[in-house]
Amino acid sequence: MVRTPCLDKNGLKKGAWSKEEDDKLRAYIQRFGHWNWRQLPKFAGLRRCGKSCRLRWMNYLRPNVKRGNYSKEEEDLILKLYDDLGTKWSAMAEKLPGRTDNEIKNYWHTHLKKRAKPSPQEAQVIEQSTSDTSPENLSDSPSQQTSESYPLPAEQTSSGSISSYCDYAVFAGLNWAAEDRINSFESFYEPIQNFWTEPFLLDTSFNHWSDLVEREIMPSYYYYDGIELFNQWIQEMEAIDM
DNA sequence: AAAACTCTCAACCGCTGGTCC
DNA sequence: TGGACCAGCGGTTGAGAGTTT
Repeated sequence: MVRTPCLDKNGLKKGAWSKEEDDKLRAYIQRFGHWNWRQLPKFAGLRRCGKSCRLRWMNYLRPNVKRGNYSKEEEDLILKLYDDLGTKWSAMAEKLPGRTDNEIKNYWHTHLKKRAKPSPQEAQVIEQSTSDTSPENLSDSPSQQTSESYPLPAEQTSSGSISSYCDYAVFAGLNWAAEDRINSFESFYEPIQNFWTEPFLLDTSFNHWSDLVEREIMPSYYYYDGIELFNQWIQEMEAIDM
C-alpha cells in the first residue's frame, strides 16, 4: 500500500521508506533534533528531500504517534471538530494526542465522511446550491446548527513542532524540559565533539555554529574560518577547563 | 481461479505564511 | 519593500490489500 521507490530528476529517492532509512532518520533526529529539514537528509546520510524526511518523521517515526484503531471517543471528537473547524486537520491533531493531521485526514475520508455533517465551508456551498431544494434537505442545514466551541490554548504549538530550544536540548543531549537555555560551554562541548565523529556527518556546513556565535559561546572568527579553527577553539576550551 | 472493482493510507505536490536579509 | 528560503498545511495520488463478481 505504499508507493514504489524510485529516483527523481535530482537523484533523490521517492516512494516507500525502507527500514534502514527509518533507522537513520530516527537515530539522527533523536540525537540532534531537526534543526533544518532541508539540510537534514544530507547530514543524516539520506537521499531524500527535506520535506519527505519531515513528513516521515511527523507522521510515522515521531515518538508517541498512536497507530491502529480509533476509539469511539476519538471518532466523536473528530466529528465535532470537523463541525467546528472544517478541514483544519492540523488543529484537530492538536486535540487528539498521538494522532497526526495526515492520519486524521485519511480516517475522515475513509470512515467518517459519510457520517458527518458538511464542514462550514461545504455548508456554504451546499446551501447556495440547494437553496431551491425540498424542505427536508433544508431541515438539516448546517447554517442552523450550533457549533460547539473548542478554543485552542494560546501557548499550544502546531502538531509535532518542537521549539528551537528543545531542538537544542536534543542536539546537546540535554533534558528537554529542564533546560530552557544553553549557556555554558560544558553543556555543548561533549555532544559537539561526538557530532564530529558521528557516521552521519557528510558535510562541514554545520548550521549550529552560527548559534554558538550568536550566544557568544564561540567567537565569530572561529565560525567563519571553519573546522580547523573550530577544533582550535575546542582545544582552547579544554585548556581553560583544566 | 482470476479478473474487476473498491478501500485504505503512506507519500507526494503545490500553495501559503513567516522570517530574514 | 520585495525577493529568497523555509516549514507547515491541505488536497491529491497511487499502489497494495481486500472484496465482489
